[in-house]
Amino acid sequence: MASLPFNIIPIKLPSNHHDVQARNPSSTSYFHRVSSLCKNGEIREALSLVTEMDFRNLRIGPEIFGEILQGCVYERDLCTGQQIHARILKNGDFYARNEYIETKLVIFYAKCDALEVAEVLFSKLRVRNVFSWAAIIGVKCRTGLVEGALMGFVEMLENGIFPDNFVVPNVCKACGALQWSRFGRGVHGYVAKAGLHDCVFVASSLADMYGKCGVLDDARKVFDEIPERNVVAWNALMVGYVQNGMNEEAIRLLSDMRKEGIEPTRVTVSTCLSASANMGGIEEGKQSHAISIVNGLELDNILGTSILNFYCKVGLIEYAEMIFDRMIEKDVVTWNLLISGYVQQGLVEDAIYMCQLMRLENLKFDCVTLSTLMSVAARTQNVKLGKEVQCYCIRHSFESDIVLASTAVDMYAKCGSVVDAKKVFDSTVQKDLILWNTLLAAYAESGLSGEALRLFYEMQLESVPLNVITWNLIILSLLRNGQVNEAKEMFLQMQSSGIVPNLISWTTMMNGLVQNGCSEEAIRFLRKMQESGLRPNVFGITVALSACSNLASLHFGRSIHGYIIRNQQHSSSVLIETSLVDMYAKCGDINKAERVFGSKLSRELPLYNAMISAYALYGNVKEAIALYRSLEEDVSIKPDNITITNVLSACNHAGDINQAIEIFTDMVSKHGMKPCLEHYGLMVDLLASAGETEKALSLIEEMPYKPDARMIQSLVASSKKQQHKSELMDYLSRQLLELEPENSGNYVTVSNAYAVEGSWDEVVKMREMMKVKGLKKKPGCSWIQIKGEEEGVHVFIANDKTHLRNNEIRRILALLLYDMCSDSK
DNA sequence: ATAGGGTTAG
Repeated sequence: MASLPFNIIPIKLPSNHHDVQARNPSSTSYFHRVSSLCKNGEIREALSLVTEMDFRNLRIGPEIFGEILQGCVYERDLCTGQQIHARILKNGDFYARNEYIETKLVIFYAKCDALEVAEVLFSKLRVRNVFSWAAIIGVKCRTGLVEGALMGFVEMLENGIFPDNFVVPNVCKACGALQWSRFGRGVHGYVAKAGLHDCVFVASSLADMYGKCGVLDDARKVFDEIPERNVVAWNALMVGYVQNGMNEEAIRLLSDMRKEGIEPTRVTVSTCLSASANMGGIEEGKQSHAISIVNGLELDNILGTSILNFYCKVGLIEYAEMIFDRMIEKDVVTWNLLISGYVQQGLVEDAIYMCQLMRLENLKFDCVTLSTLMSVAARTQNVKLGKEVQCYCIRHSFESDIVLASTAVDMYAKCGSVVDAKKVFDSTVQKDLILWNTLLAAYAESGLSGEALRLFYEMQLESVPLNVITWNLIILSLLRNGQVNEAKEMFLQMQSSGIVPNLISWTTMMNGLVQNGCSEEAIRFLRKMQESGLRPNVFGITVALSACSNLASLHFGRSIHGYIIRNQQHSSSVLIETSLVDMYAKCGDINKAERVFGSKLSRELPLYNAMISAYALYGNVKEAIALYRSLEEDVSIKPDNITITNVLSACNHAGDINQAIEIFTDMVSKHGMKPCLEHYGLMVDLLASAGETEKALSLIEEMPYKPDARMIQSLVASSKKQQHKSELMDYLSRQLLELEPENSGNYVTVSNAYAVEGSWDEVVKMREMMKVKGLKKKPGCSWIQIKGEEEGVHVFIANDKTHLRNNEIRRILALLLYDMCSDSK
């Protein structure tokens, strides 16, 4: 200690000297006390100290206000901060025009997300330093004005202020949000130049930015070069992987980081859970759940909902329920997740019950709850529920919610009320593309191509930008209405308007062509689609295979089978295996159908059904029944209506009445099934063709359905057996067409029957009659022209959805082709 | 006596 220029007589301090000091403290000690109170978040106490200073006439300098403002920043206490701001203004320019205080105020308002005030104060600053710039860029980022944040960054550089490692993370975040990878790359360049790349904050936000922009290679590169990676860096990369569908990589990252001894956080576990949910990885998700328990991570709302979301997505609804019950703070999100989990599992009743419970807990439905409920109404075709939801929306001012408007349009469309769908559409003031497309989808699904086209032109008049979905829907509407040429024209127009057809576009065209009897063209479209670099999905392949069946083209069928084998991703799909069995059978190669069926270890019902149907086609009743019996012995599979239809039609083709009766009675007694109209129809057919007209009649009387035209046709046929064939056909056709003169399907049936007879004049006559009557062929019911190998063999067949008569035609055709196949061997 | 930052669920 330096010696003093004079002597001080040491005085004895009183025992309560601390109190004395408290009663007579200096400005400095006040400053320290204010400072420490503020750091502990006790701002009101700090404020009362300032009042005390005022009483004592002590000088209250700007640094005191600075400290308290800093406390308000920590606490995000807007109200107290505003009071301080007022005092500063009252104290005059010495305080209010102090650079430190001015900057601090900008930071304070920015931190409290009061963007407008912060901007006004910022604009009045005489000196803008790196701190105020960082505050402004930060608040713009947080409030979603990301473009503004980037503008700020640029302006800051232009003004010669160099962004530091506190500014860059926000700039990266803005680039990521906008997916401006090129801007981001520029920032990366600045980081390298400014030597900020070693900062873990900067590096992990760069990795995050690249991840958000979908440039995962660069995200990885940045991540790998971080000298000391913390858990946030790992999390950022992991999130990037998950957001780009690279779920496996994300899971691998979890084990890598654990190997390096980095403890996962709630963010880590949450991210892994969504990766697991996305890839349907039950084990991975359960592991993540276990890690959260082992690491003692607090089951907060976010982690809880992640776990809940995972169990809902993978269909483990009981686990989801357990998590839900154990969560303490349940918010709307929690409830929404479980509710939509129920809906995904088809547990509609539970979903509705949960909604009621949610209301009892005094939680309000939000737009997610309401759109889930609306989709329940659509799925169950429950207009009453849909209307209730819509009323709730109106009462709670959700009318302007564009997402809900779209789900309401969809709901009415699915419930068959296009008019109400249009009403919702019209009443929505601000229409977006999704809303337009939803109404367009309603028209397209019902084949209302006229309405669809009108809407399509209206969209162009209102300059709504059309996307690929719009074009796909307009094409679908045309195809559903049988306007093949118009659809092809639209397909070309779409491309010339600069929209590249996607997988759905091609598949829609292919399916529509097949449905409208243009199978050859459908195959050509498949080829063109592959040339454009797209691979067909499971549905596309089944469509292509049904085209082969319609064309009876073993050649095309085999080449598609080859494609399936080469692209192994589809080879295990039951849908495709089923289509393959069906295709080989219909193309005349029952042996190959059997081989495809036999090569599968796990057999599922559709596959059995297809094989039984194939046997039926060939009249191989023994094999069909044997397969049916072996299915009955397998406890894991239960026959369905289609199985019974297929076995019965096998009996039908073989005229095996006893077997048919046995199966018919078994289905009720053994399996507790209820025969459908089609089953009765087959039985009537069998009885009638065996000359048992009386029995057939009594079966019709005892069945719980109205008889259809076909049953009458069978009965008529059985009683007119002796007549000349063509006379019979004339008779039948009159009967059939008189019974349901407006049913276009009947015309197809009759015309196909004539086709089998080879009476081409009659086929043409039928078509003309339809034209005169203004009847249109229904979707899914069509003539398909088959060109046989022999000259002059033209057979018209219709597809499965029309009448059973088609199977008979198919059978003849299949046998014909089978003979041809055997000949060529 | 003086300032601030990145990641997560529907």
